[in-house]
Amino acid sequence: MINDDNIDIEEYTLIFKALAHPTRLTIAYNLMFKSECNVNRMSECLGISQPTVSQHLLILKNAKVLTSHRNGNQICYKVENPKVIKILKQLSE
Amino acid sequence: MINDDNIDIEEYTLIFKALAHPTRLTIAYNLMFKSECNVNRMSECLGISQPTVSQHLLILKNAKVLTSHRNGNQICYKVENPKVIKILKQLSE
DNA sequence: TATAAATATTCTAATATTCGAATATATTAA
DNA sequence: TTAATATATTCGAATATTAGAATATTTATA
Repeated sequence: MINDDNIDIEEYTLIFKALAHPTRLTIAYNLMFKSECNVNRMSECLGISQPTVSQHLLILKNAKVLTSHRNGNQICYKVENPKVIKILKQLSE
Repeated sequence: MINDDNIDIEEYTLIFKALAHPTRLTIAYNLMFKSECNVNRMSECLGISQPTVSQHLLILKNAKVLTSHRNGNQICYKVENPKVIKILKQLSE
């Protein structure tokens, strides 16, 4: 087996690591199909504390799975990375 | 955000967890495009001890990322899971 | 059967991840 | 400016992951 790096293993490892948790995969998957951005609502719907959700969101941001921007009082999280979008799309096809 | 489980979060979490390691992602990705099945060669090429490679292969098998069958003296590992194939294909497209 | 080759398992120390409690920061509105 | 709301950060205990050394198992062949 030859490890010819025609893909960026480290980059995808980071992405998969970010998606490799039920809470984070749920967040990312749902953000793909709904334009939801309220951290507190995520916290309520997932039944997980707000600080914990924020930590998961940070991991997703660091892996470039999510982007964020402030919208008034709230932070809006989105899936914009085309590599991530391609992966997440496969899950329901 | 509503968590309408139209995908199996646990199943994909397991898959992503398996792929979320540089060694395992390299193995899975390469097995997609080459029909390589020799554990010792993987060990040599990756520069990782054979027991460690075997442990990674077990994780990949448990996540149903890889299948295996004996071929004489050796064990042949393959990517056959269509869900995994769809995901891995996206990485180089 | 005995030996070699290929692969798997067990064990353990080092490191990483996970969660929520407590707290901090940032923004909006009174 | 103050209070309320939304989000982020820090910390520590519990748990999980990682790697390789040592060993075991399985198969092929002499």
